[in-house]
Amino acid sequence: MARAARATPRAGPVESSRIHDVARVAGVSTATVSRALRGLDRVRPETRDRVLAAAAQLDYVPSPHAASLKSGKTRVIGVVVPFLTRWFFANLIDGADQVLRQHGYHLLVFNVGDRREQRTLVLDQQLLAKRVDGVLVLSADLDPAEVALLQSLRLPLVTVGLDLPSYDRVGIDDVAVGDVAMSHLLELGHRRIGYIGGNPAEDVHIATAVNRLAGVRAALGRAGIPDEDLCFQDGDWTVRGTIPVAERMLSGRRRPTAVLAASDEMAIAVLCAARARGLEVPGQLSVMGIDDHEMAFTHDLTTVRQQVREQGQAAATMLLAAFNGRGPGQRREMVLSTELVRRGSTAAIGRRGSRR
Amino acid sequence: MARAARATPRAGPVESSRIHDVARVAGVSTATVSRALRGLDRVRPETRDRVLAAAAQLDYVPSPHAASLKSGKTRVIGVVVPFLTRWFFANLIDGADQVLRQHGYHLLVFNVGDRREQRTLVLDQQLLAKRVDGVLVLSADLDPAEVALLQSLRLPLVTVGLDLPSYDRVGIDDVAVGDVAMSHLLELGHRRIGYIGGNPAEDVHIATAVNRLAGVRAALGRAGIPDEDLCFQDGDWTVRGTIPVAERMLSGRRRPTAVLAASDEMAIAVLCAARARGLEVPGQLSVMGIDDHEMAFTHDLTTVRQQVREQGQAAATMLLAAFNGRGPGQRREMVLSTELVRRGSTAAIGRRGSRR
DNA sequence: TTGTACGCGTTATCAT
DNA sequence: ATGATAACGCGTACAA
Repeated sequence: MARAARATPRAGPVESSRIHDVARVAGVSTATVSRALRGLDRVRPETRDRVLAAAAQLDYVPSPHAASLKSGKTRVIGVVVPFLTRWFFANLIDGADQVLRQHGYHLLVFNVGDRREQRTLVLDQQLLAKRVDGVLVLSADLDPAEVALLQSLRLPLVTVGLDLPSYDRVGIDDVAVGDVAMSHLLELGHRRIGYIGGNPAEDVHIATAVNRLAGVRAALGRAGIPDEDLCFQDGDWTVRGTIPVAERMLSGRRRPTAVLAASDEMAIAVLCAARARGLEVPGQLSVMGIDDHEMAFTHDLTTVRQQVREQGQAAATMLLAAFNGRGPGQRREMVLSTELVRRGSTAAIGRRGSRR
Repeated sequence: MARAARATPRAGPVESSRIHDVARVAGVSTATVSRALRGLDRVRPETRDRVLAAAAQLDYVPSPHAASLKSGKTRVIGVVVPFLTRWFFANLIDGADQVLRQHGYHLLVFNVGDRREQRTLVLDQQLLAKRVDGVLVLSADLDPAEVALLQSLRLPLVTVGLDLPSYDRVGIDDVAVGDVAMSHLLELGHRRIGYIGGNPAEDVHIATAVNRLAGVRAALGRAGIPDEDLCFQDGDWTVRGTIPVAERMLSGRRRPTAVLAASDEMAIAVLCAARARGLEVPGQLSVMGIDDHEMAFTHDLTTVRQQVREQGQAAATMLLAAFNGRGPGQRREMVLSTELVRRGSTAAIGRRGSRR
C-alpha cells in the first residue's frame, strides 16, 4: 500500500533493504525487528510502532529464502495436476488458490501431464520436498513408487478426485453420480442405452471412471436392463478424442436411444457426432453428461453438476488445518454434493421434446 | 531415477542429506561437490564420478533456498494472470510451463483477478521480487503504480497480449484479426452487421479490445458501410456475461444479418441467444467469433484462429533468452500468425447455408 | 523487554 | 584441480 502510494520511483537500481537496515533506522536490534514484524509478543507497543514505521519507510520485505532456510517453512504449496488447461483442473486450482492466497501461501504448479511425461516428475518431487510446505494432488493417479516418494516427504497432503489411503481427501460420490445420471435416462423410458466411460487404463481420473461406471451398472441392474441393450465404450474425457468413439456408437446396427457420457466434454462429442449424422437431439437421441462443465449449458446439455471450485477450496482449507497442528489424528474426508440438471438434450423416449 | 528405483523406502523420518554428507562420502570438500554437481569445469572427471555416485547413493538434492540465498537465482518464474480458468490464460500458462520446465524453471502463479482484487497483488509483488528470476505478464492491464513497481524490480519481463513499453512482448496482430474477421462477413454480402467487442473500460484485454475494434472499423470503412447499418455492443469476453448483450442485439428493430464477436465465448453467447429466439444459423443469422477456442468447433463456429499455447511457449523462450545474457540491447517483439477458419455458422446473405 | 550470536545449506572467492 | 572459509538474510536460543 504505502509502496504503491509513493508516486516517485527513484532512479537507479533499487537496493532492497534488509532486516539490518530496518533495525538501524528503528534504533533496535534485528531480533526485535523480527519479533515486531511477525507479531510476536514481548515487544513494547511503542517499539513495535517504530519498527513498523521503519519497515514501511524502507519498503522492507523479508527474504523468503532466508526465512525458509531458518524456519523450514516456505509458505508455498505444490499442486500436482495432470493438465492445466482442462476446465476441471483449472477450476480446482483456482479454488485452492483463492483460499491459500488469503492465508499468505503461494502455488507452485507441477503440471505433470499423463504418465509418460510424469516420470520427469520424480526428480521434481525431490525438489518439491524442500520447496513446499504441503501438497495438493489433483486426480493424478500415481504409481506405487511415486506414492512412496510422497510418503517419504512426510508432508501434509490432500487429494482431490482420487483416493490415496491415509491422506486427507476431497471429492464427490461418483458412484451416486453415475447412478443418478443413468436413472434419469431410465426414468425417461430409455432401454437401449449407450455409455461412454473413462478408460480405466488411463492415468488420470481412474477412481472417477471406476466409480461412475459402478453407479451406472447399479442403476441398470435395478432396472433389469439386459446386456444386449447396452453399448459401452471408453473415451478419453475430451471432446476431440471422443468424437470417433461417439461416431462408432451412433453408427451401429442397433443405435441407442440415449447416450450417457462420464463427462460433459465427451457428451458434447456425442452431440457433434449426432449433428454430423443428422440425428435430432433429443427427438431421435437423448444425450447426457456429467460435471456441468461451463460449456454444458451452451449445448443445452442435461448433466449432473459437481462443484469443482468448491472442491479446490475445501482441499486448501484442509491443508491449512493440517498446518495448524491438527495432529496426525484421523484422516479427513469431505464429500461434496451433486445435483441433477435437466436441460433440453434429454427427453422421454418417443416424445419429440423441444430444445431451447 | 535412482530414487524411484530403490524399492525399499526405509522407515522413520527421512533425513535428507546435505552437501556436507556427499562431500564426506565422496572424500572431497563441499566446494568440489558443488562444482561437480553443477557441471562446472575444473573438476577431474574421475572426481566428478565419485561425487555423482555419492550424491545418488544419498539421494542428495540441493536445497533451493540455500542456493537462492547465495546465488540470488531462484529458478522460479512469476506468472501474473487475471484468470486461471479461462481457456486463453490456461493455455498460455500451459505453453510457458512446458518450455520453462524443460529448462528447470518452476512457475509461481499470481492469479490476480480483475482490478478490484488486484490491489492485493501489490504486496505480493514485493514478495515476487525476491522469489522469482523473471516475470510473465499475461493480458493483465496494470495501472501506472504497478508498472512502476515492476520496473523497480529490474527483472526480465515478457508480456503476452498487452504492450508494456520497453518490455519484450509476444502477441498477435489484433488489428489484422479484426479486419480479417469483418472482411469475411462483408465478402459474404452482409451489410447490417453487429459487433460485440470487449469493454475497453475493463481491466483485462484492453489492448485486444481496442485493436480488434480498430481492425473491424477499417474493414467497414473500406466497404463504405454507413453507420446506421451497424450495431456495436460491449461484452465481457465470457459466455454467461454476454448473453444479455446478445439478446438485446438480436431483439432490436433492425436485427443484423450477421454478428461478429471479439471472442468465441461471446460468439457462443450469440448462438445461445439466437437459439432462444428460434433464429436459424446461418440461415437467418451468421455468427462469427475470434480465437478458435477449443469449444468453437463444437458449435461449428467460424472464427479466426490464434495460437495460444505457442504464444506461451514463445514468451517463455524470450524470458530464457533474457537470462542467458541477451543484454538490454533492444526490445524484442514476436507476432504470431492467425488464420481464418470457415465453419458452418456463417453463410452468404440470402443463402440458407447448411450447418454440419 | 531487548540484544548478542549462532546456524540454516549453499555458492563464491581465494589460496593452495 | 581442490580445499578452507566467508558470506547470503533471517530466526531464535540464550543472555542481559
